[in-house]
Amino acid sequence: MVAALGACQRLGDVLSAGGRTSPPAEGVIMRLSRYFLPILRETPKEAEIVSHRLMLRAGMIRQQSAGLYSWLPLGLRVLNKINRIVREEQDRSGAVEILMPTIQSADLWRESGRYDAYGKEMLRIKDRHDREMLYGPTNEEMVTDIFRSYVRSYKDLPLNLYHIQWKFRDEVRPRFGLMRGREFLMKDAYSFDLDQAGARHSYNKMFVAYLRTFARLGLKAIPMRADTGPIGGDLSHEFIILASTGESEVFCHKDYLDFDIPAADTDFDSREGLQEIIDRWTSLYAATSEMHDAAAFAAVAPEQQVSARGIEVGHIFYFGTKYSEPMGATVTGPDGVDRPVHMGSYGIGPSRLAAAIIEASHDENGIVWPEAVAPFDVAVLNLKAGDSGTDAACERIYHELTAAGRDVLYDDRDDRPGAKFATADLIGIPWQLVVGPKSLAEGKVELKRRAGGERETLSIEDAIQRLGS
RNA sequence: CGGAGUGUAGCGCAGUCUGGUAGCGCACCACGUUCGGGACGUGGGGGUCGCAGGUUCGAAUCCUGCCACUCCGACCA
Repeated sequence: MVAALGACQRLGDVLSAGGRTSPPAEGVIMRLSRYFLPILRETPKEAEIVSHRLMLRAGMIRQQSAGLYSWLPLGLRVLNKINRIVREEQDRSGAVEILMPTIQSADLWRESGRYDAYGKEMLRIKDRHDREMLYGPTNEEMVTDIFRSYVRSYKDLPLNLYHIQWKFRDEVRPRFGLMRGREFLMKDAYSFDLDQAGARHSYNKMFVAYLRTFARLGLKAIPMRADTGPIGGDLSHEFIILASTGESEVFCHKDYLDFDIPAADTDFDSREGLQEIIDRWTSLYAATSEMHDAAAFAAVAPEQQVSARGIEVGHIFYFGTKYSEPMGATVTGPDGVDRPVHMGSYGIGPSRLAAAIIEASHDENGIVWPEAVAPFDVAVLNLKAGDSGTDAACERIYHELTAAGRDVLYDDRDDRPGAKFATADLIGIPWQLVVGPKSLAEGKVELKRRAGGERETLSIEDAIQRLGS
């Protein structure tokens, strides 16, 4: 019984879509010669945009079918690092993680009326009993069902439940690799409040959490007013990052690029404090082409206008009682009256983010990962694998950096230096530590920063000191 | 879903028009020489030519149907 329970817990770890980001077990060395990194020298012809090309070339993903991808080790590490940051910021804002299934019952969606309203993008399937099921494109109905089953009192509000789960939308035309796949990973959060004022506060919490999340991912994401549909109001924003290969046109005020990101110790319970942040972040012009107001944009000083292409990486939305009312998700207020809760939903696409980060950060040699999401922090390149001197130096560096908490990939392959440099550049590891027999004879190694290409020759001790702190 | 393309070895491609023993580069395996920016030589392994019919003595090649994938558009996290 105890053994079985242990097995379940381990299984749970595996299924939780991305806990582990390292370090490897004690004593294990991440040797490239024993790793699974199927890099491609040539670009598969189907890949048009740069993130898709580089993810395929760097051995991060493999397309299995139109819009469906396997995540290979390098890609999975990046995805897990993104997820970890997303989680930390969700948790910080007070949201609580759950995990709902990918397959849902059609009955639930009939309650909200969306089973018929949702088009062919919903993948509809039947189980062996001929019951109608679907692969969830989103989870408003299901989370509302969970909420109504347990929550009765306003005293249990506010509540924000989120999960990170695979979604499926049967796009007519999947394209751009992970940017627009059919299956994609999404962090979706759902807030529950007694009234609209409470819902706005919940919305603001997510707004701040998103600002922090994208900043930590190394991105400049600008919140842009989005269409709220039939609900109306001003409580919907898309978070857009600027990238020349972006899918849509966006327009905004230049100052947004230098706005301060809310601090880690921001008080999420302070309604006034959060509202001030949101007011500031929504004070200037910012819109996607759908919401673009040419006249309003023209009022911005020409030198402060930014007209560019952008990628949507997050979307937050208040939708009132759209689901709580038809589905009977009510709580009793302080006045003893039952009323439907006000809800909002908040999405971030980690799988799309992995691609979006590459769109925003690459050069002609390959990916340039921001340090926070890089699959490894340091690549140790042994230029003469098999040489007792370089082998020993590399292993020492590996162990000391790992002990200092860094993720290290050790290129111990019996290959020529050029191939190692090219591989390290392609997969975008932020720091390359080059250990060759020549400089090692003087006790030196070479440190190269991927982003700027700067190189520096320094002693092993200094290199470890530099990277380990 | 409209329009346009492509399916030949793991990847990139030639061969198809004009039917006659399936090729090239990279990758892979062996040996040797190399070794600070994707080495070179010699030898070797690997392909139901997307699938199914048809025409023909003979089909990667011609005909018919289907499937998959990609690009442009419409649509979308």
